Amino acid sequence: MSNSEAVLELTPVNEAPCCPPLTKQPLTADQAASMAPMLKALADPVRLRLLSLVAAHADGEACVCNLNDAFDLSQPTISHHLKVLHGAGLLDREKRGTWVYYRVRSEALANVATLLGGAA
Amino acid sequence: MSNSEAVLELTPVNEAPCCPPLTKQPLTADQAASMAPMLKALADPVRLRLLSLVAAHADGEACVCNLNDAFDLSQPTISHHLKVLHGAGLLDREKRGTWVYYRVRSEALANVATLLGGAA
DNA sequence: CATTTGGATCGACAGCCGTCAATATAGATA
DNA sequence: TATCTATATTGACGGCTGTCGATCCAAATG
Repeated sequence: MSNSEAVLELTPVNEAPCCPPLTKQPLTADQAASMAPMLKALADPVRLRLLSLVAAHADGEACVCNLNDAFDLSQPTISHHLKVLHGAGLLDREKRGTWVYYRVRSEALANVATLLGGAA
Repeated sequence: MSNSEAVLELTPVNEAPCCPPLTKQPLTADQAASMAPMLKALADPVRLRLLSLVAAHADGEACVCNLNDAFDLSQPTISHHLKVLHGAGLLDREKRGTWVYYRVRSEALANVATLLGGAA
């Protein structure tokens, strides 16, 4: 399994600007289907806090080691939630030396906000 | 922002403005717990479309009879999704005569957008 | 009253989700 | 090489969720 390389990242994930505010005109089934997974990733209190911790962290990035301590959850559980956020395109992941750093993909977040909020 | 839009409101329902943008400072566990249910309600393609259909409808309200036809789902399923949106505080429900009308609770939606988006 | 109609509720089922302990992997260090 | 440390993966478990058919309720109408 070890793909001796490249395990390091290049997250693709659909980055369509997608979707005007949902109050403007009815979403198509496709638009809804493309946005729901991102909202699903956000729809958990632990993941909301994780995202917030990363976003509000100095330099806009945070090491997993910093994140684990903020919760009363096991390390695998935090790792799982980070994977979900990463998979949804909301977090970027970078390994530097021993540690792994996450960073908020702010365009993705802004996309969701626009969908719900109207303005930006 | 302490002014209230009071004219429209009589409903209790904890409507805390809640939560500055999550990019500004780390959410507390309580803040995250209070926002997650709303995001959970939004995190489904059918519910996203339902909300959008209601919001984009003339007069800002829509009758269930209009909504059922937009989906290939059973009437109980649509009813269930509307209940979820209503329970999350995203839709208002009003029965007039034979029909039931739903209306978007735009402050609730704006709250979520602010949480994610930063600006308003 | 009985009938019809719009909508909600109930009960069941399959699939997904959050969590954990155990284990694996990759770097760094000795 | 062996070993420690930081994260990720695996496998399992209970609980939640989306969907349906069947049923119930309430309002309108005969």
